[in-house]
Amino acid sequence: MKLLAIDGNSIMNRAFYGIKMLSNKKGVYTNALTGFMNIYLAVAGELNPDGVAAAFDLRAPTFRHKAVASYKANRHGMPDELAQQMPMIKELLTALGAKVIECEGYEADDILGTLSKLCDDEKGECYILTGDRDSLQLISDSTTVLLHTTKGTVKYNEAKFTEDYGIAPIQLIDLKALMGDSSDNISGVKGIGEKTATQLIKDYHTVEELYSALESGNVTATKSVITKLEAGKADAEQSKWLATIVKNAPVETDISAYKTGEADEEKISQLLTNLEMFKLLDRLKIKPSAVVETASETVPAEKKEYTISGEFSGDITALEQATFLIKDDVMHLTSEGKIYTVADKKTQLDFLSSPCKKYTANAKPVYRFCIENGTELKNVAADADILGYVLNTNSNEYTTERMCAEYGSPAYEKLGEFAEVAALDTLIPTMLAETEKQGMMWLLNEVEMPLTEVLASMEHYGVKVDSEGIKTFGEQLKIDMDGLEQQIYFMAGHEFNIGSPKQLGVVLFEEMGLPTGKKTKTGYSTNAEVLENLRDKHEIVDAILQYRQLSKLNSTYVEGLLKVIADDGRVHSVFKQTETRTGRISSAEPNVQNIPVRTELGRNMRKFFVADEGKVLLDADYSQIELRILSHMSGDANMQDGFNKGMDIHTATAAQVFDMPADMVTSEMRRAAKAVNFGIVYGIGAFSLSKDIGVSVAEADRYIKNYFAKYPNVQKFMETTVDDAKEKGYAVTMFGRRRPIPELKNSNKSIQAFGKRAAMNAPIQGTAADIIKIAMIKVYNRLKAEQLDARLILQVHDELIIEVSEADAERAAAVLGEEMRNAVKLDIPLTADVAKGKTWYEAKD
DNA sequence: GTGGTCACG
DNA sequence: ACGTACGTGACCACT
Repeated sequence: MKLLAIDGNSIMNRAFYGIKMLSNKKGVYTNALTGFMNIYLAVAGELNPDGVAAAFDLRAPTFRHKAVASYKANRHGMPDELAQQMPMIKELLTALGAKVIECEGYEADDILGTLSKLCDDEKGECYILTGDRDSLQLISDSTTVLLHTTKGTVKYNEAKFTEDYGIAPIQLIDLKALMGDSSDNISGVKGIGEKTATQLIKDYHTVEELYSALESGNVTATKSVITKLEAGKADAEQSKWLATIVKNAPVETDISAYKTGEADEEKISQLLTNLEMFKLLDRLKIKPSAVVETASETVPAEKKEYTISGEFSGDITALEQATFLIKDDVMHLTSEGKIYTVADKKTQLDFLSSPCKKYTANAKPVYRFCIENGTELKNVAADADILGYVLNTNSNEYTTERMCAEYGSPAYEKLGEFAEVAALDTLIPTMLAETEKQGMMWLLNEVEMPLTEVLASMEHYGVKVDSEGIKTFGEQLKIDMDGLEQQIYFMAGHEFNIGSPKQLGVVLFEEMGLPTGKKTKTGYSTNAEVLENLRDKHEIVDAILQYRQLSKLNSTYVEGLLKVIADDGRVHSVFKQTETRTGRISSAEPNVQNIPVRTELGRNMRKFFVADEGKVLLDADYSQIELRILSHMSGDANMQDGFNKGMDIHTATAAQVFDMPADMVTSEMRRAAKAVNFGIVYGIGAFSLSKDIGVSVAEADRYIKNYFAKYPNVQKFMETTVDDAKEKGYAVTMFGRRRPIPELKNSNKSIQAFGKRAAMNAPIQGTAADIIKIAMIKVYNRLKAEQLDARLILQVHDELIIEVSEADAERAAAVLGEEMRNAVKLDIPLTADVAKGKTWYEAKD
């Protein structure tokens, strides 16, 4: 019998603190569960035990059976987020066929000790999985400890223990009796530390032998040690008693009772589905459960029967409604309870361009497929990916399987390869109903759904880049980098990898002795902010900063961009519609939303984003859209007044905060006011503001107070926004988009503070995202309706870029400006200025 | 795979 | 006592 005995509390603790906070959309924490199962599955997989027993403390904080009142004083109660997960892990382990053991009055340790003894007596093998070194005293011929630490799991048998500690495992008790253990409130002998204690135990083996030697005057040690030992005899004895793990807990003594039982798959499936732990389900090879407990929150799907009907025959354009999916060039389609295969490309395209009302998942590639084949995807009424995103922007993946589990759609696995399209067909109406219930139909139908086509078109056309220009620019960067590199090596006195923060830290702070700034988890921080402060301390700092800038430009932009140029000489970025928490679009491969602009050197990159021959680029960006939104949503008359008068908002704010006429505002004051405006949008703190503008925290705090005094409705808005989000669990934009913020319910103060800032920011950033999306759709539709030779090609959050033939440039520019300004009607005007140029660089003014 | 750094709005 | 402004993506070094 090979028994795996787990210290449940210890492993849960390790898991909890080892993995960042994870919580599902109901705000239930699952990080310790995830971590525990990762550790457990790895160990059990390797060990392949016959039985598994998990021991838990019955209560936390624990009352020891041998407790004297003071011993539990130092034990912190565990945080709520962890405590919540304890019953769940027990339930899960039980369902997996493991034994969960708890004994009134005994700690998990003691249960493990008892199991270890049981294996000794009954000729079993015991493997103790724990994160706590205390248990090492249990090591014996038949007991091995698997010690889990941040570095991995280490297997401790007698040999390994003696190698590491130089004593026998059982002597660990004597060692602790002398040196104590603050985490367990074991005092030990006052004044005796690890070194002395280890030597004494090596020489005298046990506490008892040590003291009898002491009495007969046979101890060789310094006088002070002998005095301390004499004074601490009672402490040593009591400490030894406390350090000893007992082996007589009242647990089942028939070893065969611990054999692993049958796993209850249905129970596991139900549990993990509710916890939204789909990765784990997958690892256990168990299907998600169809029924979700929160049925009251979702509308139950109707049961549907599907029959597999082979290759589609007949007139596919005559279908009125259908759900389809394309995988590996094959389309599966279901309509009126029948599932068909459509292998022929022409038939697929006929269907896609027909007026049939369509449901699908991930329509964007299908739009692109149609464009590439000279047709148009028509009448997509719902897209499961988009629905999943609208219903929960916090999720990382919107697979059909996962959403079926989440929104309670039945009949997934029965139909083999046709399953997914059938699942989608029942899933989508459920998700639509939920969207309706949450008041997001307008957002879905008027914003997100039509946007997919716009993004597909932008991806399809892409933007032309001047690869020769980029290469030449890169050559120059490399020459400059080589020069800087030599200078840096010379000043440092040797070569090293400048790109390694670790090596750089050693050179700057240890070898050259420069004062250290902030620290990171792993060492010295060498970021730009720290280096900036060291600029006048040594010439090398400036060289490093310059080197960093060039290196970034070269690797990320020059080399990165060259890698992704397609055969048509253009880059086709992927615009992701279901990525961000706030509703923004993101861009990747390449990211066209972070092309340099703030420094002149970097800005040069934009000269290589060019219009095709005979065409020009039009660029328009919203001015201060987030602050305008804030003034609208908060209804703050004072702030709106500034916008209505067409004032520069930062100057207007400075005039308010510093209480003077606008024409008296200095550039320094405007700079400070600008920082405050930004800070407000991000959920301000005096500390960060002070750092940003270089004033004292008290001064920064005064600015903020003054700001809120002048814009009282802004303050009210922020407060009610946070309160609402706390109550409802999510923040909302003007157009009803929700962002769940489970952090607001966290008991950790800094996580909660983060939740508050996110709650203040999400409605503003999210509304801005909604508005530009609306503008994009309007611009796209008008360019099309007016048959202009113009294409929307890029979006950078508050900026749109069009490529247009020179002949149509004037009209397209008018369309772009008008549609952006009139995308929505607010209490204050939206402004957007259009500029024109052959390159992106020229088209920005 | 993670952390540090830095590019953008 | 602790951390310290919102949202992204790419690259490098290092484990």
